[in-house]
Amino acid sequence: MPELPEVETLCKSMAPFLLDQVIVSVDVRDTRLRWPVVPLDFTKWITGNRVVNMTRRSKYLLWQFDNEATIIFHLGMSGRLGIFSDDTTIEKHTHVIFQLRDRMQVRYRDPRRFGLVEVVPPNELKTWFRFENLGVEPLSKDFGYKYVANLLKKSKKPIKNWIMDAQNVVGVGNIYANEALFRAGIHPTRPAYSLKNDEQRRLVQSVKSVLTAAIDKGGTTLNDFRNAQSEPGFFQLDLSVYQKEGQLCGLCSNIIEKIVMSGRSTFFCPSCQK
DNA sequence: AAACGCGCCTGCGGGC
DNA sequence: TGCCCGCAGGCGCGTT
Repeated sequence: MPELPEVETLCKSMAPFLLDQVIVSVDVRDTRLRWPVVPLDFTKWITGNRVVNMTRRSKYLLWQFDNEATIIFHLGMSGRLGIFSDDTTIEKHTHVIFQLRDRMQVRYRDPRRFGLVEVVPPNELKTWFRFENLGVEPLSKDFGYKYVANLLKKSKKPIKNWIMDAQNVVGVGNIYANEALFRAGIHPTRPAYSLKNDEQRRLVQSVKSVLTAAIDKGGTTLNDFRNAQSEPGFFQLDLSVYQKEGQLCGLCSNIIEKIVMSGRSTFFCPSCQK
């Protein structure tokens, strides 16, 4: 599912429910995710502890505990986290179940198993290896014109690949890369170094605006994204180019095209994006 | 060193 | 109806 707006939506919808709750036990039903889940880590650091903070970094969701331990989640392509009563049917591909008080549970489900559920021991979060090479947060002031200009000039990558590279800026996946470039009026195959000053500014602004708009709509639900309450998002209704090959551009009425870049479907308006 | 392609998985929709 | 194929929102790693 998940790019930044979806993880942010999940975080916002889950935090009010889970904050201050104690994890009574953790049931790892299948350890086979992208990296193996380690059941003993939950026994050692999580069981009996209370969630005191919930945040997002890049496309990771973080639960921080009163003992300074953290659980980090990545949803991969098909991961979901949802709140359930423990008497409801456990869906297929539910790999980890967090038991709470009052017969409530948080369930991690991930059919394709590209995701991650990992315990960071107390006080190691700041130096945790998964965050070592991450670039700036796109909605922070760090992601600004100066930062982008300095990096773009050093890169020969197509601009679409550049904004999807988490070493530059995190959280932008295929959907929002396509949509941001449409908003900026920039063709996805343009080499990063070739962007003019005004295009660099529009790129920064467009990445911020499309992510913010998607968060406001609760994310994009194409197939299976759901928030903590299993509700869909609605930004799919506001997409301009993604999966709209052959349809008319909303700005100029030319036909939206599809190409493949690095194996990913890429949609753009050949008239609006130069 | 940077950039690309592959592979990890399952499910779904379209074409025949 | 059922089978086969292509495709899917991510990301780390190996190769060039």
